[in-house]
Amino acid sequence: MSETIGYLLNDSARLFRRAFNARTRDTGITALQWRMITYLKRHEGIRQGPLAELIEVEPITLSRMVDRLAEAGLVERRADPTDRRAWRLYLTARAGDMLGAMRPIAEKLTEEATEGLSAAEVDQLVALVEKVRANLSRRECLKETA
Amino acid sequence: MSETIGYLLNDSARLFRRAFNARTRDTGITALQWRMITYLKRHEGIRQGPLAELIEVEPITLSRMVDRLAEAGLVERRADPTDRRAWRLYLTARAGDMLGAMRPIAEKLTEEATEGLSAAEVDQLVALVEKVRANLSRRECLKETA
DNA sequence: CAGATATAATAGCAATTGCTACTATATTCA
DNA sequence: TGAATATAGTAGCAATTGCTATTATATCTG
Repeated sequence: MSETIGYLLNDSARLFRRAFNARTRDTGITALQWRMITYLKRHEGIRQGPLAELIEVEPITLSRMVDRLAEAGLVERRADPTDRRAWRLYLTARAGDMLGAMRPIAEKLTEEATEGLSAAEVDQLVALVEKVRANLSRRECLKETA
Repeated sequence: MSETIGYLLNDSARLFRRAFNARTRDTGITALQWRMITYLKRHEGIRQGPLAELIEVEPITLSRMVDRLAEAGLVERRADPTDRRAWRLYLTARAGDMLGAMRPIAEKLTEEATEGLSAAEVDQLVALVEKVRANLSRRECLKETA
């Protein structure tokens, strides 16, 4: 968050989001909703609490986001078979279609972002960022489901 | 925003923010305010519009954030000498003190995040992320002031 | 098992955010 | 120059967010 890596990572991630949002603005989905959907894609069956943690909003906020996205037919709440207090979240087929349509956009953006880097450099970048991520998430004892 | 770099960068940046926020929660400053202050530190004299762009909020939202932070004595609006419609933003001495106090926290966090990486790897990581950032910001023709 | 405590999610209300319209100033160009 | 257009920032109102308390269920302890 000072000079250094933290700042750099945040800044690059922001530019990524910005470029991505610019290309998906006409979907009627907000940036935060996209964020939620992409995380949900990677963690299908996750509960609301952990997903709220992932996208950095309060549980009650996520609860309402799910209300709206469920109403829009993109997300589905299913009862947790092992805990009757909890919901498990799933993307609908419609959300899958949307994500599919986004795929080429994401791929093109990735290409642009890594322009001028060799394949080896890209691999190295991924490996290094993954290490950083592992370092940070280890200490945080963040429990993700599924 | 799909598999790949974009997702990884966002995810790591999020963990960074999370860890940082956990350590600064008692300052009474929100995460978004921190974000604004750290960007402002790097762009002193910036106008409201471009800063809003940087922290990804609408201009009116930034306007109100500045209202509150100015009232809290952390940020100062000075008239732009060349454009009477615009304000230029500066951090106060008090904000400088706060940032100073955060420095060790940020440094320690950076160390933890790069644990297990050699100095050379850290350099390489920085260099590669900087390239990505340059790629992304070039295309976006983002004009920053000062 | 029963009571105490913890956890997942949600409701009410106050604060924050953003869409739209608006004011003030700057720039463009006929 | 001066009218037309663009830009920096702000106000009103509707929507979103989050703090605090609450309900329902789970887990822990004796």
